[in-house]
Amino acid sequence: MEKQISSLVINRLPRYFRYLGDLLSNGVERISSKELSEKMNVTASQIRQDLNFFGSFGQQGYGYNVEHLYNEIAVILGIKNQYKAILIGAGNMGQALIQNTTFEKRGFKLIGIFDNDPDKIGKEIKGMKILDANDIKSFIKENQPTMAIISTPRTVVNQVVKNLKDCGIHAFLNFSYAEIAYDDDVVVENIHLSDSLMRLCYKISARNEGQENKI
Amino acid sequence: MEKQISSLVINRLPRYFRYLGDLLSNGVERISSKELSEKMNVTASQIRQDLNFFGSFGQQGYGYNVEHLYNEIAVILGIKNQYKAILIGAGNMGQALIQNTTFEKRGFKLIGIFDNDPDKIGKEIKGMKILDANDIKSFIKENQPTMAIISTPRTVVNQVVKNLKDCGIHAFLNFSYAEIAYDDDVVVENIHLSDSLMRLCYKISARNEGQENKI
DNA sequence: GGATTTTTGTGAATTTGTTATCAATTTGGG
DNA sequence: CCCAAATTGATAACAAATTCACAAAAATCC
Repeated sequence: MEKQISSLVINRLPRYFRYLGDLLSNGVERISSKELSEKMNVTASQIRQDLNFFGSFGQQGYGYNVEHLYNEIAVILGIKNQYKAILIGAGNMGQALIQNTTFEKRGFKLIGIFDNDPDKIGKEIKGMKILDANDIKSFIKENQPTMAIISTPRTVVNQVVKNLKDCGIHAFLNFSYAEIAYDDDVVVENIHLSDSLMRLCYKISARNEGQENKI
Repeated sequence: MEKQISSLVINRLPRYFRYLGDLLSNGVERISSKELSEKMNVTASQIRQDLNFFGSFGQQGYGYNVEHLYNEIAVILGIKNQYKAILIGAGNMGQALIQNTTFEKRGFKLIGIFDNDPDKIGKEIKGMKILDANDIKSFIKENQPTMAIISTPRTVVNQVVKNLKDCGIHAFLNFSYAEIAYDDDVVVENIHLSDSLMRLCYKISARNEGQENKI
């Protein structure tokens, strides 16, 4: 049985990848785990450990070739894929995401946008017409998307997700306030703005207390 | 010296908090760590441990009073504060965030929006005029915001952040593609869409491999 | 081309985080 | 009002993640 890769490692890889991309654009050819670790605010050891889950990409005395490592991480993450995605709920957040230039470079291709607001249906975003949410089922049958971006009001999230699961979708990018109940058959990535705000709020508050103590 | 609280705990609290809020709206009065753990997909032990970092909020044989626990977590996270925030970069993403209804309920109050695009300056969002990015410095001096939401193009992030730091801002909600270099004096919370997409992509790819092996 | 420096990959040590256990306490039913 | 069931909080056991340490290999310098 294969060694299970920790999600903590998977969380860090995209950061490394982004930075390597920057280096690549700047024409940097090689980098050591030490240099990389300084930029990433982790230890050099950790970077080496993280990478060694997947293979040996460096060379003693030299470090890592930026382009090679960049490509290897791309393979690990699978972002050369173009998984078909649909957006459910064409509100501010959903629209902002799909306008984001990285969207199509990070493993996905948007093939449909759905909403149930008659004022929105028929309008165009990024050259794509917003479709009626009632037609999702037939659309999925015909176009076989892999992933759905959930960007609906919290009240309908669970019903929407249930319907999508029934249609065979098992990957979700959840932008909604609600938690998606998952079993092992489904993969979910959450972006909870609300949680991020609370965490930041905690950090500010904790920092302030620290400051007071320092006086 | 006080025991340092792990960031993993802080990451989980907002989830508990959101769910407790739902329970509260539904008139649920009490909940046990066991019930809560089933909804949150963690162990009951972990919930009790997480909470016991901060105090004893439950009662043997009874469980936790939903309203009490909700309020205690609100205090821990500090979201009763109304830290003043400014938005730098009024693009899709930044606008979507501040339109989000939870924004003003999670510890922050937006007091200014800045952009350097002449077409945007002067326009209104949420009853607030978009201001000229050149006036940030004097605005900060006058209004003393605590936090800045960074939603600018990646190319200018580091310069923008440096300037804001020089003006005394030490809390950032980073929506940009770039990494913000931080020292101990600054608190940062990142929302990297690009990373979330890559993580989801990995999970889908890993799941598919698992499926193949199962045949 | 040999000596010195750099740097990886790996196994072991350490630290951190999670889960299990259980005494103490409260609830709730008869 | 007593007994069984439920449930916390604390501590102990266990598991996972991170850091350390170093041999082996490559690069660089003179």
